[in-house]
Amino acid sequence: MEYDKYAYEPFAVTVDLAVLTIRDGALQVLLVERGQDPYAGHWALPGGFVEPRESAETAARRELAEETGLADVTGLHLEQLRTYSEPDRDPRMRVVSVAFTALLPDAPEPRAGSDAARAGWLPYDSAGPLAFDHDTILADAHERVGAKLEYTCLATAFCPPEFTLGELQHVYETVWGTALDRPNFRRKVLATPGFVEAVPGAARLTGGRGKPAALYRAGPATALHPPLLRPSREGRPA
Amino acid sequence: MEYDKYAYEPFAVTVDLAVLTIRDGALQVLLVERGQDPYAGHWALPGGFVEPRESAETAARRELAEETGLADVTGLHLEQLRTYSEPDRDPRMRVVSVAFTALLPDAPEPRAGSDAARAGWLPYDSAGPLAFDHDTILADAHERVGAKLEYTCLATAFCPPEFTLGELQHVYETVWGTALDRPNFRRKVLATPGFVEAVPGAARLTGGRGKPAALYRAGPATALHPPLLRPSREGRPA
DNA sequence: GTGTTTATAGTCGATATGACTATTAAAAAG
DNA sequence: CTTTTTAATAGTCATATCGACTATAAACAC
Repeated sequence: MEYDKYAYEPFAVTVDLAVLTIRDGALQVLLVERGQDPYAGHWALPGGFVEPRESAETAARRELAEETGLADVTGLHLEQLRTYSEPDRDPRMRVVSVAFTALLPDAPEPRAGSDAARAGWLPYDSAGPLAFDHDTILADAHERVGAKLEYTCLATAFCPPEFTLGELQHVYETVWGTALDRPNFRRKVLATPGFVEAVPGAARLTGGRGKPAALYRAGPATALHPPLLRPSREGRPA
Repeated sequence: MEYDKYAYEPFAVTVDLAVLTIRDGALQVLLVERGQDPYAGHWALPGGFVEPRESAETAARRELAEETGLADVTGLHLEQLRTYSEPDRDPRMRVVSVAFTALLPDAPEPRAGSDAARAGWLPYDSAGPLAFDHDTILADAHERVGAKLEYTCLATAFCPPEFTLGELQHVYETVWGTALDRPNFRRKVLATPGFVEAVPGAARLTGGRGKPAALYRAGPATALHPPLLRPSREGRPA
């Protein structure tokens, strides 16, 4: 394309983050409360402007560090979701937003940034309605994560460095909202080379009732072949 | 996020299109030849600025119509790929580009637009090196389309309204670059409800050698359950 | 006719899956 | 300290699906 000076029109470019984690057995999302209009008092996804010399990915990781207060966000799963560009998605001005999805294993209490009244984790199911088009972004993020659990090893991104197969299964059940058969889930995960690897001699004795579970680490594999499909529901969106 | 006047920085926002089709038995991509620097004489993906009152999706569909010369692009498959925002991806100025993938069944000769020296279809394998980061965008589009063939009914987007199963199979083989077993492919497609539906009493007699093939139309299904997986190659990207 | 090409039908073993039952090891209840 | 409860793990079995085949059918070239 060519740069016709008559066609050039400046846009503001921002990033919005759908930061997901599993807390208290539920899927939760990091939200900030808006301090001013529009949508003052509403919850919104954290985000901010892309700075002149950074990419959207860099901006997203910077915002993620700022909003979660985590010192090290280098290892976290951060993935571009899609870009939202409806002309009136922000009533004040033309803003194009590149949305990202981030997955966290543990859930530190966020600190409120300078531009947000409050910040905190809210259960996904009771998160709406959010400011702007953030309900749509959040729903898209949920759908994307649910789909990627099927054919990638992404579920370990929700887990701490060492985890039990029960915890891993809980990730699937929480994101998909369905129960899975435990022996079958085990069989599938262990039959996939590189999905998880056993931590030698270790067993989780922490607090839980029942037989202690063996501990596993995330393996080197990234894809799941064949995939681990959600219990069939018809007409699933493409 | 808040609109701090010190943080606000204008960007140019464009769309880039990876328009794919199958011509002469090969995967081909619509390219335009740049008429001026930078990259004068290089091939590039078609694209252009997002106008002040349109979304990126609207801009992409407008550009698609302009570049292909097709009167009706409403039915064509157009899908957001991802957004490319590296600060120096365009040497002249800060440009954030929302990339789209479009799939065409037939391949009209494109007309050169006002801002391109030439436009035409080039085989995917001999398309590079392209201007800017368009090699990356094109490779991402190819990977995305290949992956979506596995678990969606997207392949029909490459086919005319009525097609044979051999033509449909050829779509898979061309995009994936692998041969498929014909009886097994038939069985899989016909066993998936809503993927294709037979055109009653019709058979393609056009020119081809061998037994005439039955004609099919795209069915109402969008997802493929279970998926039609590529012949296994290890370490497929997520 | 013969041979070639492509479409279509069907077979068979290997593998994966869904729905189960059984056993084991720990904590909690009594 | 024995029983109950809870959760992890092992294993079974029928079915569905897949990959690799073979076989037949319908067109054209010669």
